[in-house]
Amino acid sequence: MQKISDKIINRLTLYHCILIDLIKKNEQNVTSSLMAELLGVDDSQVRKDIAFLNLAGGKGKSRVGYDVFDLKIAIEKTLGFQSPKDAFIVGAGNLGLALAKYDNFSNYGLNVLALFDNNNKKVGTNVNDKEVFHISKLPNLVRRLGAEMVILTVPSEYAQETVDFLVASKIKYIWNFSPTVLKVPKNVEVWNENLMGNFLHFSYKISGE
Amino acid sequence: MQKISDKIINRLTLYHCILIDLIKKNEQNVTSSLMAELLGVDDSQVRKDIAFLNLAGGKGKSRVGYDVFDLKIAIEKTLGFQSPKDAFIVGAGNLGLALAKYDNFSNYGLNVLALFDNNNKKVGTNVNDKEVFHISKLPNLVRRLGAEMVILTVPSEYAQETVDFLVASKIKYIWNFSPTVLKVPKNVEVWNENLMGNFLHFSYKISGE
DNA sequence: TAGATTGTTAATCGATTAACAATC
DNA sequence: TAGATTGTTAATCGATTAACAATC
Repeated sequence: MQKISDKIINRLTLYHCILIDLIKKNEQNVTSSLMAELLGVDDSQVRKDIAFLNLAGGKGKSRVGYDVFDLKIAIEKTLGFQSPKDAFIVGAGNLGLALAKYDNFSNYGLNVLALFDNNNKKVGTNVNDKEVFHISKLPNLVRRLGAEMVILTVPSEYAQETVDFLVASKIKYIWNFSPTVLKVPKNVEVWNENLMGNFLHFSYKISGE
Repeated sequence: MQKISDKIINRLTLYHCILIDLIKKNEQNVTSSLMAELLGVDDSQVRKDIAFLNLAGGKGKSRVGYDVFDLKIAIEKTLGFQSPKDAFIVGAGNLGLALAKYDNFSNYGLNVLALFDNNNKKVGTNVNDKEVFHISKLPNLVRRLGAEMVILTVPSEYAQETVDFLVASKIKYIWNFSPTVLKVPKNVEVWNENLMGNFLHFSYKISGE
């Protein structure tokens, strides 16, 4: 299968948001130019992006556009269900809880199995049908459930020591929400959610106006 | 001043992270090839990006590289976090609270003044010295404090109606954390924090290995 | 039919990489 | 000096936009 670039993946997720919105409004179809206008891109680019997908209903219809359900499912298939991943959230603070409630994840093949925290008051509680376990239970559950990914939402001052523990527990992929540069062995992948970087990006964009 | 593209801005924020790390380790200098390797880009591209900056010390030195402090400050100046921005957080759920606690923001010129919610149980509480107000108080506080930016963390089903209210209240910049594409007038800027898009980049990266 | 919309090719634009003289 | 590194130009690559025949 042809490799889809980061830029296209990004736009596909945005089309998906638009489609969810249209479905809520009981719309049946959507045109490339409508989505193009909402995202500020060219309409032929939208059609080109859609050409990467496998539309169950065949093709878009002239004078009508695309079936919103068909398009939504095609995006989910292309992006999300190729290799679904199980993950644990480590850190049941506000950010961890917010992400645990973020139902959208499962549409894209990310299954949050459970949360972990070192605070005994949180252990045993449930968030969105996911249980909070004590962090000491993590190695055991990694073995039992075979999850390899962690969404890391602990305070930054504990991030590195937590990561060392995760690495020792055979976690391979870390989606890091702490504003910290983590040190990990070569066989472990870290993806930094650089919120400040994203803000500065916005900040620069609006200051130029 | 020449407009700097999104891609370059993005890399500049990443160089900035690397520099903070190097300064912590008491390094004096950094070469383009070191940063290039850390970010997986070409070293000539790093040098080209740096050419957009205004280095106080003039230029990089052959055989030595760039002064880390000089480079860090030049990036900060170019990205403009000299001119701090005031913002409100709208939505005092888990994500809003998490961001209110995110002290790092103020280091980068983002001052969160207060939070807003429509839940009366939350009104009057304090988070990190910031008060939670009822959403109906927002127009008044916008006028009094002159804030123009909102960090939007309401559930996606309420995002659009909240945005309509914010627009009517003269908010100009919206940093949107809901997985929704918002409709706004031309004079309002939205920056989507597309978490799913970010996750899918990670997902693609690791599934290609 | 007339007109709106798709799918796709060709043209354009911008970003990345290669190369290398200048520098210290 | 010899060698490492910068700054910058030219070449390459990829992404976006324009254009338009085909369709319903």
